[in-house]
Amino acid sequence: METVYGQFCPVAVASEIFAERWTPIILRELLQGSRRFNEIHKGAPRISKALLVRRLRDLERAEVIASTPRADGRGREYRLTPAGEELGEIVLQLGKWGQRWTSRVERQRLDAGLLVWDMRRRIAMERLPAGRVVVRFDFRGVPAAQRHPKIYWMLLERPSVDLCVTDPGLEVDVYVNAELSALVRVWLGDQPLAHAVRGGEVKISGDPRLSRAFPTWLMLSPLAAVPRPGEPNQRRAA
Amino acid sequence: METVYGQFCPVAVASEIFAERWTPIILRELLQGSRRFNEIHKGAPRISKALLVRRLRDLERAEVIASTPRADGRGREYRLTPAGEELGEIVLQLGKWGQRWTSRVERQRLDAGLLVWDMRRRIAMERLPAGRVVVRFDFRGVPAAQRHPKIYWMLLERPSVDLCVTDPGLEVDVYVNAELSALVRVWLGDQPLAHAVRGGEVKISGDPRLSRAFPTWLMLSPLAAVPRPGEPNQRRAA
DNA sequence: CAGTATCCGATGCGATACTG
DNA sequence: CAGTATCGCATCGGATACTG
Repeated sequence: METVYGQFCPVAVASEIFAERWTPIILRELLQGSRRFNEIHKGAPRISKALLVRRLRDLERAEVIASTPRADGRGREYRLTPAGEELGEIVLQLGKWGQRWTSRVERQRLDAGLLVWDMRRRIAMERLPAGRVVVRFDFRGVPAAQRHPKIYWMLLERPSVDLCVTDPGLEVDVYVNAELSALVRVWLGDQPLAHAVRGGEVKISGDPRLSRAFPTWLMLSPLAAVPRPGEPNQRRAA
Repeated sequence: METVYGQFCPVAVASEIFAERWTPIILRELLQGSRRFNEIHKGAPRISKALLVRRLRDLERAEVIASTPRADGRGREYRLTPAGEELGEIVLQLGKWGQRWTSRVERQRLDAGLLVWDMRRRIAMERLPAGRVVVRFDFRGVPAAQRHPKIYWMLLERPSVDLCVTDPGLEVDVYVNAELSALVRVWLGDQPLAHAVRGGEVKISGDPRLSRAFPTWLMLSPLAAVPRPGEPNQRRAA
């Protein structure tokens, strides 16, 4: 390992591993349960594949992650080692810090694809009705610079959640029409969903029963409940 | 702020601030009480001044640190904001992680100058005798690549500790002759001082009474007491 | 002491294309 | 799907010199 800082201080040695470009993001993905290369890549789409490979190898040499070839022979499976799990706590703390002390909804950060990719992991399965529910998201206010899709289909069917960016040809049960920035604020706990609905920034329509139930399935970001600096008490967990 | 990751996720936003080259090291220095430009620089001698200035400005824009012009008109005084203090906890955690999961005494990391600069902050003032005590450090095993001095004088005189790299011309009370790697291991809690002395890696001589007392003045690194992975219980704080 | 200013070279990294 | 391989450039940052 090429030493960047030339210091024996444990902070310096740890920083050489952790404080590299994209590394905290990659760890975040692993922490949230991603195991496969392209799964990790979907959570960090702006990293080039070559660089992602390199970071994964670096983390493996540092014994923060370990990988094994998959049974089906297609690629490897990545997971955190015990050391990596402990680094994960730091990732979490960093997230809490970001939640408390930074603003996060500048236009350049808004990304509908990442939002639905995140939401997919935060569906309260046990509250879903039996059978399949199809939710279609239409985003307004997506930064023009982005070539990303503005429409996403989320297929909820216990015990899995699938995402599509092309029409799967299924009947849609719930339509969510949302100003992207508003739904991100809701997601991060900066604004109650009901508030955004009242203001017209988010509209939920379709099957009446399922539409009413939808907000109860969608848990918010795990960081939504982090108390902000001014707040005397913490909020209820989402 | 140019967004690197293009993500609204608080981990990403925080990483753009924290996970930059040298930034954790700079925060560590501020956390340990450095307030002035050159003081910070001494704790991170391999950073160029231009880059240090830039990082300090970046951190100030992120409201992690704040600076005010000094009363004497010479430069500014830097300190952590409340947000910065909370980031400091993450720096500490990162140090604990490094202490637990990394090895730190490869030759390229060994730096006598940084060691004495660190030790200076960890002298138990209240245990010092009245009057001035002069300790001279002679290091063996300093990596040849380094042009750094191998001899340091530490002037202990309540309530301050001064360092010299040139002979201050004072009578020396305590001589410490040490293999650099061994003293670093002692400093980081990897080896008891008594052990290194018995092994001949560290020799303490000079005034008998003061030499015997010296190890009781020198506290170890704040991270020395961090329990290692295998250990069932934590050690006593140093 | 605490910075600016300028230069210039390495390398980090994205873009793109290719592969078993 | 999970990578390799190659190219090319931008930017990061080190070195050096200068300043109030």
